[in-house]
Amino acid sequence: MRVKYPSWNSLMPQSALPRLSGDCPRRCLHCWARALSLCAALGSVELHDLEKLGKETRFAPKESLFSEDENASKVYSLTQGVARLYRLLPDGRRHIVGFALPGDFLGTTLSDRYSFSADAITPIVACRFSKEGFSRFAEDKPNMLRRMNEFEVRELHLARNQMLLLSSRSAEQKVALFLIGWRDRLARLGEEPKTLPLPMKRRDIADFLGLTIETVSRTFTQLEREKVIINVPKGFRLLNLARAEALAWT
Amino acid sequence: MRVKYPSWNSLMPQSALPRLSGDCPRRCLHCWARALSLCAALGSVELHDLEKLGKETRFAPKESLFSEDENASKVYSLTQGVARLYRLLPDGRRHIVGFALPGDFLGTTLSDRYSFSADAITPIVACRFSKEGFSRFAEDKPNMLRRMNEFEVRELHLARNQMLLLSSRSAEQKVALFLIGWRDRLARLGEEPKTLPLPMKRRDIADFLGLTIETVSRTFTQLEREKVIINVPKGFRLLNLARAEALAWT
DNA sequence: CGCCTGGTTGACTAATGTCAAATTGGGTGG
DNA sequence: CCACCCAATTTGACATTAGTCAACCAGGCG
Repeated sequence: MRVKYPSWNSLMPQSALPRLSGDCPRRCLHCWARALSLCAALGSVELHDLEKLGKETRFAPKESLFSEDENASKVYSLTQGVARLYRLLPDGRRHIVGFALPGDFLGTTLSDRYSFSADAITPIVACRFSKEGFSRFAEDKPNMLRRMNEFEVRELHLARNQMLLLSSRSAEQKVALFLIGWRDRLARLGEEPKTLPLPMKRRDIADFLGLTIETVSRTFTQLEREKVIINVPKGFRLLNLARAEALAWT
Repeated sequence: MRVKYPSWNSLMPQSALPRLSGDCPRRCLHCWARALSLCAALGSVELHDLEKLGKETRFAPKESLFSEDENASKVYSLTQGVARLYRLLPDGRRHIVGFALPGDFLGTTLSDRYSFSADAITPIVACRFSKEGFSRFAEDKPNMLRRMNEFEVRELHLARNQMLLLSSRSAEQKVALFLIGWRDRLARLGEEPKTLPLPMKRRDIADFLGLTIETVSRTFTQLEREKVIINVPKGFRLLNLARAEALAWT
């Protein structure tokens, strides 16, 4: 018998979204991720204006959205899929800054270069804007600027939680915190699946948590032995949430 | 013979600033930290309006500006001194989120609670605003909102650098990165002293770097043995910057 | 069927945390 | 000005944890 496991296709329904091209005027109005994205700040007139500036773009897994050394000329609003954001270090290591989910806005920079690279983990759909056009659109719209602020503050909050995670003592704590944080982010998207899908590889998790793949792997099996989680294809099921949270904070 | 070492008093001249009370209309115009702070976005009329909303507040070392569990009713623009920003963990550990310097803006939150606690390391001068009043002031001013955005993006950048630091392998690397990062932040304030003042305690540094005080101490002495730094009262002198940067990135 | 990638496991090593004691330095009061 | 005290820091010995290197296993695909 064949069990159906949740997949990223079901979680972020690529098939449910008709492949609309730029000439359809109602594209944004029906956008799956609108309520989650920056665009939620806009009225329908503004939305229509913004729509004309953007172009729906798709990326296959492993394809690059942009990379750290490039000139930062585009910004992206993710509508479907999961991306990994990372920096490569001089010594060859890779640090994963975070994972981007639908609704996330990518490409705001301090300088004229991106501050990290981004590439697709799952298939991705994103609205692409020229940075300049987007800035001009937003610059005199307080509602948009406030929304952008809100997004930055949320990102900052995530980043600080991650700092906390990285400075925590044990590998078990890091992994537990990671699972809980990931679950919470998915919950924000309106998904609270019984089984937590993990589309990223062990390597990504390791580089995100500041551990090695071996330690991540060992920790997962340890949590499994302790009956906190159970491994299913492409993810985990949280068996004992209370215990996971206890581990995360002790 | 008595050597004069740089002190926080010289770096952020408390004495140079007359103690002005709220009734002096020119307070903000002559603010030492204006160019660094959010207020730099404002014209003189707006500046005057904002001035009326704020109140200059002073804090002695160890005094608390606000704490994590409080209702977030105030925001602060730091004009002098150094503050430590931290979160206390359920298990009693303390995580230092960062150090705030003149120009930094504190108190933006996602929820109605502060997301960390803040207290003074050196004597502090800050402009205090009610969060509500400040929000009303800013909400329809695109220049102010853009400036706030810029600040958040910069904070985010700092936070991500810190994430990178925390996930780096060796204690030596962390300490070197910390020293360089601190030097760069002071340089932004227009100070590039030969001797790097460190007003915070070893404990603060340890909690910031995710190390123990013992390891921080050992690492400092190791760097000293390697002639990279030399300990002076209240700080360090960078003897070999190139080597420090090499350590930081390898 | 066998290769290739991703994941797991094991044995050993290196680094940091822990606990405890010694040392330094600044501030206070005589 | 000096002696003393307390807090901060440094140092040492040892334990614990994660990293390293290497082998093995499992699933997907040509």
